[in-house]
Formats: sequence, structure tokens, C-alpha cells
Amino acid sequence: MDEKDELEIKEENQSPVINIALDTVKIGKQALVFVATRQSAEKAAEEIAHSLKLNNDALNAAAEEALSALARPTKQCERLASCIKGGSAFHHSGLTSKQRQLIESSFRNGTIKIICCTPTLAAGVDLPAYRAVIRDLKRFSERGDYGYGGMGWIPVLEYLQMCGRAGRPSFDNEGQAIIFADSQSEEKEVSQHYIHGEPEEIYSKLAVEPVLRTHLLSLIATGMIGNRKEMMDFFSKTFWAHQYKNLDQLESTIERILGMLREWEFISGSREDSLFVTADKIGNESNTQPQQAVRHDRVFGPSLGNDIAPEVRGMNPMKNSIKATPLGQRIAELYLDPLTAHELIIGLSKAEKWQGEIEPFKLLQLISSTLEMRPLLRVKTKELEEIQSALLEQGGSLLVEEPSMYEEKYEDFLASIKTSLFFQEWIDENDEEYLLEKYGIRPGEIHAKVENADWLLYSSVELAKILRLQKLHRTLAKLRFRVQYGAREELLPLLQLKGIGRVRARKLFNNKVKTLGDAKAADVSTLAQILGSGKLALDVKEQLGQKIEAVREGKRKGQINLADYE
DNA sequence: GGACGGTGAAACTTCAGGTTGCCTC
DNA sequence: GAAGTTTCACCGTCC
Repeated sequence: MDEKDELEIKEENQSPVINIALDTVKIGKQALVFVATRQSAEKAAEEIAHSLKLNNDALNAAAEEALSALARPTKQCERLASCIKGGSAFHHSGLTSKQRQLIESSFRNGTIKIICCTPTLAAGVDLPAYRAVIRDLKRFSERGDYGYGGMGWIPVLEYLQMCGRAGRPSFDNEGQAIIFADSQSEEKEVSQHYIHGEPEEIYSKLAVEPVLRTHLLSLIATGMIGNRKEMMDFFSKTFWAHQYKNLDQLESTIERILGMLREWEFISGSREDSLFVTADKIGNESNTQPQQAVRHDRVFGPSLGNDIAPEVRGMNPMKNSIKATPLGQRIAELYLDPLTAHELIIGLSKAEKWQGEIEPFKLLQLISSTLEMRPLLRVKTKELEEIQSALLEQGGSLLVEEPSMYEEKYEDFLASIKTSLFFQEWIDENDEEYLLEKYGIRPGEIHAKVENADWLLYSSVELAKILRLQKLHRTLAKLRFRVQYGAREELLPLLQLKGIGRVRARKLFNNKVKTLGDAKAADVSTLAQILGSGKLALDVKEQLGQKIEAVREGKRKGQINLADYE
């Protein structure tokens, strides 16, 4: 729309967002409302639904579907269903993927008129929204624009992404993007910054150390880099080098990371003729020992170029002398940050020496301490005592060393304890509603966390294989299976059946069908009664009618095979 | 007079998202 | 930094 055109919206309510929502529906259109937090998205959707009061059969059906996304609806499901009944919905990462898809399709077919969302819908979606209403242009950040926390303006690029959701060519000839200002001075500022402003420059992320560590190892593992010349050739052609033009600094940082990789035995090569720099030859300036490498996404510090020993600098640049070890090769294939892999290896080696079988909690805490598991579940003020007492119960016997409570990383450590407690309760079969109430984790986030844990546990199994940590194999494989399903160990045999998840397996188990043998012995009608489905009972019988081994090998997508570890 | 409910101010709490591994229905 | 939630004091009403 031309900026000069006046957009007249009747004030039927005190909230401008609700007025716009009402107007949008009145002109027969749909809108997306972008807000800063998940909580705001839910509240805004609720208020809009309350004012719209659309209520029709299609909405009721969609609401019913939203409610039945989980075996037992959570408060979030109920809130969503109640919004949908009124004609609006909220959309954020805390919803299950089923609910997100439902909302998108109901919006696409015109049933739902308004969606209040976080940036989940800002990019890459093609929805029939005539208006993109950007209610919040400020958002909280732990590390704000200038290095300290607080509210900061969202990037212009993100604003443009949101605007781009309005008036999609496949649905409309034009669209409207609406932003808000609290005062006249803010109006001027917002207009200059967003409407007439230039989008931010894009910066290379290669300078972030975990990214560089991962890529460096992968380049070596795939054989793309074998000597200094190849290394510098490759990096000099990257966007990072193009942007910063300081190859000396890049080179010295790479040398430092190579030192770490060698120290951890992820790469090999002789010291004299390789491009390695050992840990003791570097780091004077940053005082960073490989073992204590910085955990945060850190952009390179001051150049270490002059600290590199001359004899190392003077090595043969053309000689292929650098290779990934089998361990390094596998780490690269697993896409693990080498520092994470190193920390997992230390933890797993401790676990292997544990007397008896190590408790799942300790392994869960080990994976919850990795960079890959972030963001962790934040410890709220009122939970602090409970989390600390859970930590005390472990009696200092965790696989990850506990930092002093005066250290900055102590907060993260406590968050890793809370995250592991959540995982523990998940594998003890507590449902989504309970986890939402106790840990504040929404169903969609549970799914994301479980998927991450699954990857890290799979990686741990692979590391244990290579390192010949025999004892841990089966423990880790069992734990991975339990995390995948959110189930206790006793359900593992039943979970190998297709169509049987943790809810059905629990039903069977509680009805004395505890093993595949029990299921085989039980008659179809009993199984049908327990499972509440004759078709499923027949399917289970069919699976059991095959050779048991075949059933164990078939299974679902990505499911692990316990038989491998027996 | 006590229990109960409604209201509003003050105090307190919390704060986006998504990619990667396996595998093959 | 600001929105949203919780807590608490206060007041009016009812039994």
C-alpha cells in the first residue's frame, strides 16, 4: 500500500490489535499478528477470539482436532482449542507439529481468520494473509545488541521477513504490513529505521569457534584439506575471508584449533612436518588451553599469529601430512562439535569405569551439558532450591565436573540438572501435561529436546563403539530407546512392535502382557480389548506370527535395534 | 461479625527459532 | 525493558 493512503480502522475495542483483527475479518480477509513471546501470542489470540466470536462447525471441528493432538490434552491444548472456536489461533514452537500443521491448513482454507505468532511464521511460509500486523518491534535478549541483556529492536531483516508474509502473489494482489508506535517521536524513529531503513549487513558465521571447529575437522575428514596450502586455499575463498580480509588472524586461529584436534586425537600427523601447533606453543595471549576451550559462541579474539613457533611456521606447506583418525572421522560424520565429542569421551570413559551399571540420570546430565543441547531449561527462581537439592542427592558423583557456584557457568550447570531431571521424568513415563506444569516445557519443545537427545545418545553409542567401551554400549542403547519413547525399561520389548508406543505398551504391560511371548500367547480378542482396536490387535499378531527376529529388524523409521547390543 | 468475592495496585517473573545423526515405513 | 502473572490489601455484599 502507498504510505500516503490512510488506513481507517474503526475503534471497536481499546486494543488496536483487536480493532485491526475485527476490521480484517469484516473486509473478508485474514491476518498474521507477530508478537515477541509465546505467552504474548497465546494471550493475544485469546483476546482476539473473545472479540471475534465466530464459532461455526468448521472451527469446532478444528478445535476438537487441536485438543486431541495428545493422549491427554495439556492446558495449552485447551487454550488453543478455545481460541480456534472463536476464529483465531496462536502458533509457536511449543505446539506439537500436528497442531502447527492443523493451524496452517485451517488458515489456508479460510477457517481460522487470525494467527498470533512468534517468528515461527516469519519466513518461508505461503499463507493467505492480507495483513501482517507486527505488534512487537522490540524483543528481549540475554545478550542484547550491545552485549548486555534487555529489550532491543528486532533486525530490519526480520521485520522485512514478517512484512513479506502479507499479500502473497498466490492469494492476493496486494497486502498490508502494519506496525505500531507508542508516541510521535517513536513513530518517526520506527519509520526511519524500519520503513525507510536499510537491512543489516550479513556477516559470516565461520568466525564462531564451534562452527569453525566442526568444519575444520570435517574438511580434514573428507580429505579436502591435507596440508597448509590446501587449508589456506580453501579458507581464502570463503565469505569470511572475503569480508574480513585478515588471513593472518584466520590462519592463527585455525592453527590453534588444529592443536586441540590433535591433542584430542581426532587428527594425526607428525609434529615436525605438519601444520600443527601444539597446545603449549599457543594461547599465551588468550590463555586458552585446549582442555578449557571456550564454550560460548565466541568470535575470534586478538591475533595469535606471532605466538606461533617459527619452526612450525616454516614447515613444508605442500606436504600432505594431516589426516583424521578413525575417531575424528566418525565425529565429523556425526556433525558433532569436536569440543562436545571431547567432553562426551571424557564423560563416557568415566561411566565405563563405574561400578555396576551407571544410572541414566548421569548420562542424561552428560548430554545435557553439551553445546548441542542448548537452549537448556532455565531454572526459575522458585525452582532453585529444588534443583540444588536434586544436585545434592547426586553427591558430587556426576560425569561432568560441578563448577563453583561463584563461577559464571554455574547457572548453566544448574540448567543442565533441570534439563536432565526433565528427561528422567520423561523416561519415567510422565505425560506432557505433568511436564508442562512441573518444568514449564511445552509439548513441541519436548519433541525438539527428545530429538536432540536421541542424536547425542546415538553419537555416544558410536563413540563408545570406537573407543571399545563395551560396558556402556547396551546401557546407552537402552537409554536411547527409552528417550525416543519416553518409557520405562520394562516396556522396551513391547515397544519393538510397530503401532505400539508408550501409551499402548503401558496398557498391555498393566494387563499382564509384558513380553513379546506374552503377546504371542494372548488371544486376539484380549489384545483387541486392551488396545481398543481390533485392527491393531491383528496387526500385532501378524507381526508376532513372523519370525521374531524379522519383527525386531523391521520397525519404524530411525528406530534402533536392541538386538545389535545383545 | 465473619465468610466470600470482586477489584485494582504492587510485586514478581519471564522472555524466538531451528540444523545436524541414523534409517527406510 | 516490558508484558503477563501472581499476590495481596481493600472494599462491598450476603448470610
